[in-house]
Amino acid sequence: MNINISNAGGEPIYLQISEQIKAMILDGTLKEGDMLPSMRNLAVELRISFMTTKRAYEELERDGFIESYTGKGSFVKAQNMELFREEQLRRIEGLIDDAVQRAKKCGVDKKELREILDLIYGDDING
Amino acid sequence: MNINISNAGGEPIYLQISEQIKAMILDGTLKEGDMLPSMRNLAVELRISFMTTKRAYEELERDGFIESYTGKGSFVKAQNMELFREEQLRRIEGLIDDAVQRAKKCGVDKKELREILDLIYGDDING
DNA sequence: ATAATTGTATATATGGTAGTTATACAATTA
DNA sequence: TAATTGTATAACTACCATATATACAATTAT
Repeated sequence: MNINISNAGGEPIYLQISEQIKAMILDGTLKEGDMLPSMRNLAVELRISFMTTKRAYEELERDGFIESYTGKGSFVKAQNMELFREEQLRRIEGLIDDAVQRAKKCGVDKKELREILDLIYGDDING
Repeated sequence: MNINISNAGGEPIYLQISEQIKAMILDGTLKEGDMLPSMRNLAVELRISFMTTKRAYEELERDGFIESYTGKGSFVKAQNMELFREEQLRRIEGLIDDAVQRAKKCGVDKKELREILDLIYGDDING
């Protein structure tokens, strides 16, 4: 499995792993039902503790990308793109909510927030 | 000086202090030129280290609400409401920028972001 | 059956960061 | 010149995230 981990940048190893696997799933390199390397094998390959690979797989499982079964292994789930998009939307909504609460506190109205949004998003076909 | 600090909730003491003083400045309880209690006196009153009151005052100074002078004391600055608003706007822009970057990554277009914004902001005279 | 392989669960360092504090220093005022 | 004010440096503590070791449970292969 082609995974590169780097100690520079301070990004946790388990996140580097889960993000790279997530990318492979999203771009089709890994497909539904594919078996992932076992936590222990991947750990040996990457020369890290297998508890760290487990942590990475837990992230992927939490986000609905894979499923793991004791004694069998870990497998790519059917990718529910709708679900994925919904999750992303929820995170975006959280950020916007923060911004809106802060805006309301200091009297920034909806119109102004819209202008900020348009400005930051930039030109867009759907603009 | 009427300041209440609570150990519940985990909010740092220095933030509880700076936020309460900030509120007093913004609602007019404290006016331009008013002298704040000395860091040491406030610390005794609140039964905390005066380094913590200093930390609180540093927050206020960093945000442009007060000024401190060695040997003299700390004083409320002329409140530049424009400046305050600008600073709040900058933080809001930061949050919206995060949301927009994430949105672009997963194909959420500007129109959809606008809808989210409108929904979260809710009904508004300027809507 | 039984050994090998796979994932799970609990406990334990380890490192960094945030909050708070103590203590020594500098400037102003009484 | 003593008292009061803010400043600067360092250290202590608590907490959290990361990574690890080790024992356990389920499945598969022999």
